[in-house]
Amino acid sequence: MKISKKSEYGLRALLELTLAYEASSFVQRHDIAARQHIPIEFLEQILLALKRAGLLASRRGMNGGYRLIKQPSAISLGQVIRILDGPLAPIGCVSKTAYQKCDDCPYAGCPSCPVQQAMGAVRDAIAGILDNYSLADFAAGARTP
Amino acid sequence: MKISKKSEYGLRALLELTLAYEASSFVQRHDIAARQHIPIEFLEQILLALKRAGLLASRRGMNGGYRLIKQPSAISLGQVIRILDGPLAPIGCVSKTAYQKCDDCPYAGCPSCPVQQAMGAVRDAIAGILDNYSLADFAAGARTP
DNA sequence: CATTTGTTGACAAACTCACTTAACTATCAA
DNA sequence: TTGATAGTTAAGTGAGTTTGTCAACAAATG
Repeated sequence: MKISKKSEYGLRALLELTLAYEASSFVQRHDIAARQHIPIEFLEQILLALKRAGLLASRRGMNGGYRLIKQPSAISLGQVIRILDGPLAPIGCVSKTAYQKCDDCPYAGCPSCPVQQAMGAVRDAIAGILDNYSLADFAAGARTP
Repeated sequence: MKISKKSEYGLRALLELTLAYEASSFVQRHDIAARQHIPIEFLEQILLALKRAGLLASRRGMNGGYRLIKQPSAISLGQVIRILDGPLAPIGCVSKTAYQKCDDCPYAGCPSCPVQQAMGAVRDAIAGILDNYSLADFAAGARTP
């Protein structure tokens, strides 16, 4: 049930960008990497994925960097983790954003599958939290590192 | 946030053993594998882990097999998944059964770490469901495959 | 004893994770 | 235009995990 380092780094990077959102200034990958202790080349891939997903804008050249292009209150942790790690559901057959039929389960497709009942509840709980937890909430707790 | 095939197979195997619990008869790995479409050698490893964890007993020779040694209502899905997949927490620093300090996070150890706040809530939600969901509940939904 | 079954341990292909390298392209300042 | 800065992209890599297989052995049953 773990999330990947990719998602963890992504959230920590977005934390930096959220804190800089008011000033609407660009933050360079270099600074993010230094403040959050993230390997810079790996961070690039992450920022790029978030950019392609429409959460960030970037600018090259001097004073370039990355910037949020949505309000922090309009981005949920659920969105971010889905972008970087894929679906939240513990198993494909209960995913709402990326459903996949089980192939080998004797209950396949049957709504009374016990695995689906249990894991469906877990999925709803996870999504219920992460989809209602915005970057603004996320950054709110975070003063004085 | 996925669970492994190992856990999924483990739960499906325990489903079979739960259904046979009333009769207190031994179920052979062969039958479990056939009914649940689980590779038999892989299933063995799983049953063995569950046996070492004290959930199952086994008997050799004719009419041998595996059997639950606790009431299905006394075994939670959370226990099973922890045995087969490790801690439920999405990240080590919020695990209650296997806490691990983050090494590279700038908030390491600080209770106001935003990652800990968010992921702690997720952990509690997952554990709240899986630790209160017994094998008896699990099997209850499951008739007529 | 013969048969059935469980136990152990080694092994391995396939895949994923967590990065790294290196060659690009775009922007800005001088 | 030139050079420095900074983001973009594709590809590769080493370590580790997942998902199994295989073979030999040990124990119980009839």
